[in-house]
Amino acid sequence: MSAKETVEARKPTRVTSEEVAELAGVSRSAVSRTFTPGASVSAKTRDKVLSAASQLGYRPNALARSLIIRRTQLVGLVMAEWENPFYTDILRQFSERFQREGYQLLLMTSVTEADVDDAMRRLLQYQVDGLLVVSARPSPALARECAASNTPMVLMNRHSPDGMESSVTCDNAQVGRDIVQLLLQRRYRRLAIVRGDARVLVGVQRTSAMIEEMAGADNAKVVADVTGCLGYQAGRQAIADLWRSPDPPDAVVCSSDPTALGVLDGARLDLGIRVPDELAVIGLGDIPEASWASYRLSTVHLPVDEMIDLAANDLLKRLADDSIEPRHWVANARIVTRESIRSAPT
Amino acid sequence: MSAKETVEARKPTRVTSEEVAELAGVSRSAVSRTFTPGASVSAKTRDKVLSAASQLGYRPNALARSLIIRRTQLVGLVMAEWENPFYTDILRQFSERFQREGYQLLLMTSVTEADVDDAMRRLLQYQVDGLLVVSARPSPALARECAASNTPMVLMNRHSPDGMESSVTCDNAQVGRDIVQLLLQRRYRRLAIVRGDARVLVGVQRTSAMIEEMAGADNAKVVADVTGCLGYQAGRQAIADLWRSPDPPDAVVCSSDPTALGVLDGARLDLGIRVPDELAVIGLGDIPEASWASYRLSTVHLPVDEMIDLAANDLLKRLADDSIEPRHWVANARIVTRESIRSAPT
DNA sequence: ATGAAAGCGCTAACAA
DNA sequence: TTGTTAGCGCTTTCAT
Repeated sequence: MSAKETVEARKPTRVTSEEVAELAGVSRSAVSRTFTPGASVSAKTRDKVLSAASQLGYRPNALARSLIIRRTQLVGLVMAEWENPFYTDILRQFSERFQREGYQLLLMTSVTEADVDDAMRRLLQYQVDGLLVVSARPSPALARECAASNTPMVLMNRHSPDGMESSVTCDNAQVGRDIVQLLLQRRYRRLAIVRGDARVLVGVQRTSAMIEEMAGADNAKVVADVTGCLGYQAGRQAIADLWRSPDPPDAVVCSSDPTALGVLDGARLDLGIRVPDELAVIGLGDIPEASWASYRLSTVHLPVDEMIDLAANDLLKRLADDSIEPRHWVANARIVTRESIRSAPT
Repeated sequence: MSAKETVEARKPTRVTSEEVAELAGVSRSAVSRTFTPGASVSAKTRDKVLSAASQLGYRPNALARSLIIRRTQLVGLVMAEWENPFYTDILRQFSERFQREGYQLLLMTSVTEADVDDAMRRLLQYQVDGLLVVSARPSPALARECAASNTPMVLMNRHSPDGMESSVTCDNAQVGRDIVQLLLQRRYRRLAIVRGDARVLVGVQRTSAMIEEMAGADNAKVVADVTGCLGYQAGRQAIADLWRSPDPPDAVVCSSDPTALGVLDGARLDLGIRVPDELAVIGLGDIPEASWASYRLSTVHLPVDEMIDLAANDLLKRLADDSIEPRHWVANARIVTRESIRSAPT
């Protein structure tokens, strides 16, 4: 009898309903029933089971349970764009909401949009009841598989053309048109657009809308459409380049607030440009910093909370009733005007 | 034969290994083996299985598998303090790292430290292989249960006195002492401490260390220890109050960068205080904004990346080998001096 | 290398 | 209300 023998015992098998049943002097079904809300058990049996359970430290195995009832109470969340300043809210709010409704979030990161499919496949192996995909879209083939296996899915920040998934976006084109109208009204005429990855759909939509809207105005033009420019440092550099160009802008519209704040600091502190007299700056997102005393940035307030609500509600509904069809939701953004643009002419 | 009958079919049962086996003309064991890395299958069988599988769109059920092999490849992450500006990095980096190592993160939010136990219990029902707890600590009873069931756990930002869990913290007291020495050397003498919740351990440690260190200096004193003050707006208000007080500070040390930036804006823009001549401001965190041209804030750079690495490595090691004992890790923070304090006297 | 059989921990008919 | 029985989809001895 050497001490070695005990080393064998690695993962001590957690306590099962069998053991609880035995200690309580009842059947496994009785144990199962006491832990199933709304099942019929007599108060006496329930008490016996409960005391035996707490005595042994019993905790029902959710995996075994899910195998039977064919529901995991698991929702997969694929996060593609961690640069998005809102992923943080998105994550927190989804987490709190679904938790409150009795679901757990299974989190997957996908660095590029390409490995979204991989991430989703991994989630599907864990039999998630539903899927939340932020700033990305699965391949049509995978989307079809999900639809076929009746796994509801909602896309955030992406539209689903085939309508097999629900999706939540905001009205980017309208925002683009509104910004242009605002700038024209405030007597700005030479617009520079500064955005990140040229392929990001929301950027494309907003940009086209702005270009189109400018085309309809007199003496006004888009002097630059800079892509690949995202974040504070990039913005600060971008305004330096733009200001030196043959056709400098009198208004810069950025695809993110940090970029816009960089433009603002670059303009005022590095180049001595007077904002908003010589230059207007507009951001996107309305992050807290935008309203700080040093900046007072005009920007687009995205309806993040509303989008999250729309997405969560849609998924929860379809989780509860799979006869509900997926649909497309659009939330409304709104422009917040602060001191980085001139006030309205009287 | 009414159309009604088909409505019955709700969750279409996903394809099982049984069906794959049948189509491939082999046994279920063969299917299982082709999907188990390192199992012995002939190339011929493997091919038959693989083609049948892709034909049917077969995906092994991770739940059923976990039930047998007693490993889920699931790691539970409990996030208690979403105010922490780093939870964002923490989440992303943990997610990427564990994903790379073949684990999935099961995310749980706990609003208060009180429901950490609830969150953990829910995670345990899903048979997570390990636990990551950020800015919170489970009750001793629950910690004991985890230890007993051999579920490794690591605490971030909290120390585990009983040593049943691993923990990762940074040397808060040392940072406090360093800050005081720096301020004294730069000829500041009247220190105000501004922090959030008075009960947060790291704040307590740093504050005591600062008070103690100040006590050992001549003509120097702590003029205020403001608690319940967190974030930009709170900071901006706090400096207004402090400046009006009978004993105004010449240096303010904040428990977060946003707070410090609020103090900075309040001091310079609202009150016309000259920084750093009349007032020094020091933050905590070294968020990107701290280095922006409008602020140039001196702050404490927390070793977030290092802490994340320490935590992830510890957990992964203990996941792979449960004979490894939990331990306590300490990472080193460092002060970043920018223009919000005077330069060193010559 | 392969298949048959046993079972992981649980729930859901079905009888009693 | 209760226990008995039959699986959920998978892996794993154990023979062959």
